[in-house]
Amino acid sequence: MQAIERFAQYLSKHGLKMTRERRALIDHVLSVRGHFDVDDLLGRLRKAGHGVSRATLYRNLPRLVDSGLIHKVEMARGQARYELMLGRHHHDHMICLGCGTILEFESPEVERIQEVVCRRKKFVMTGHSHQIRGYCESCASVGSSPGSAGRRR
Amino acid sequence: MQAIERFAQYLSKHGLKMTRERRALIDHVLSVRGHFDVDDLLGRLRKAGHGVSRATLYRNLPRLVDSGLIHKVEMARGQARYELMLGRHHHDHMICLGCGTILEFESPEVERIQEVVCRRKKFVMTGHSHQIRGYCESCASVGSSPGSAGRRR
DNA sequence: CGCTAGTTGCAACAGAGTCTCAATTATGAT
DNA sequence: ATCATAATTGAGACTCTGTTGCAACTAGCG
Ligand SMILES: [Mn+2]
Ligand SMILES: [Mn+2]
Ligand SMILES: [Zn+2]
Ligand SMILES: [Zn+2]
Repeated sequence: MQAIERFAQYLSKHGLKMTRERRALIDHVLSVRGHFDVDDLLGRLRKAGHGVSRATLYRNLPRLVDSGLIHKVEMARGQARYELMLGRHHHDHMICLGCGTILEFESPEVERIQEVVCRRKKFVMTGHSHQIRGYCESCASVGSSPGSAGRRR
Repeated sequence: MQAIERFAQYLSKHGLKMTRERRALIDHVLSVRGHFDVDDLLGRLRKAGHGVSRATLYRNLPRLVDSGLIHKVEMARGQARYELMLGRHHHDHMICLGCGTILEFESPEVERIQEVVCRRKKFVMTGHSHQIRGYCESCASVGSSPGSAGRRR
């Protein structure tokens, strides 16, 4: 539960309050594994009897991101997903166009090259977003025209 | 004007027709330099007296992408931009959060690493999207809290 | 306990893109 | 040149994400 502590600290440090809703939010975020989107989360909260509004979610997720507890993953077409970052470190994603599966990858080398590129262009990097699109092993093997496997995304 | 030829070929190869609207579209796309979004393009077309509807633009830009004439650049928050790829090769982008400037970078090394990562995960890559966010030289120098330069994006 | 700034829910709104449908048109065949 | 037909178009309704204004609430401090 030190994550909750951490968020509490973040809040007070910014003059924000630990409300019932934020508590519910963080509770649920901590219990999700994998990548989730706002509606996933809303569903979970509703199901658990916590009436948190969509607006409140949208207002607070950036806070969780800012506090470092979760990361935002920008998918194509403006879809956003989030994931818990407790103890994990930065990585990027491969997204299957067939079934929506998300694989993760990590490359210190790419990260380093980004730094170099930025230095060269005198650009101050604050973040980046790097996704590989394509087909996962099972979707690729089904047939090169991504036909049948899994739910489409 | 061989670009138009190329697109014509693409069309007939796919059982599609070379309409007045598509001709206007491609004409204007060829004349833009830099990165443009759908409304830019719509504006240009309107100003030139070509009444091409938004729907038609949205329906045809993917065709131009598919034919290889232009590339789509997915910005954050669902904003899409396009750019002519005539004779250029693939590159990725750095986007200034202060003024919206887009810088380009190119890294064969990153491209190679992507291949390796995909091979390792047996993922068949069809594309990728890689943006670095931050502040360009002039925005960064204005002050670390990105205050004053240029139009915000 | 009581104040006050921060928070919430709701519903209206905004931006980007998709879809339906009737009317139009490009193109291959006669 | 004329026809038949499938593709295309414009308009507007619609969807999906996310944002915002506002009145009612509430956490947190004294
Ligand atoms: Mn991840
Ligand atoms: Mn570019
Ligand atoms: Zn898959
Ligand atoms: Zn800038």
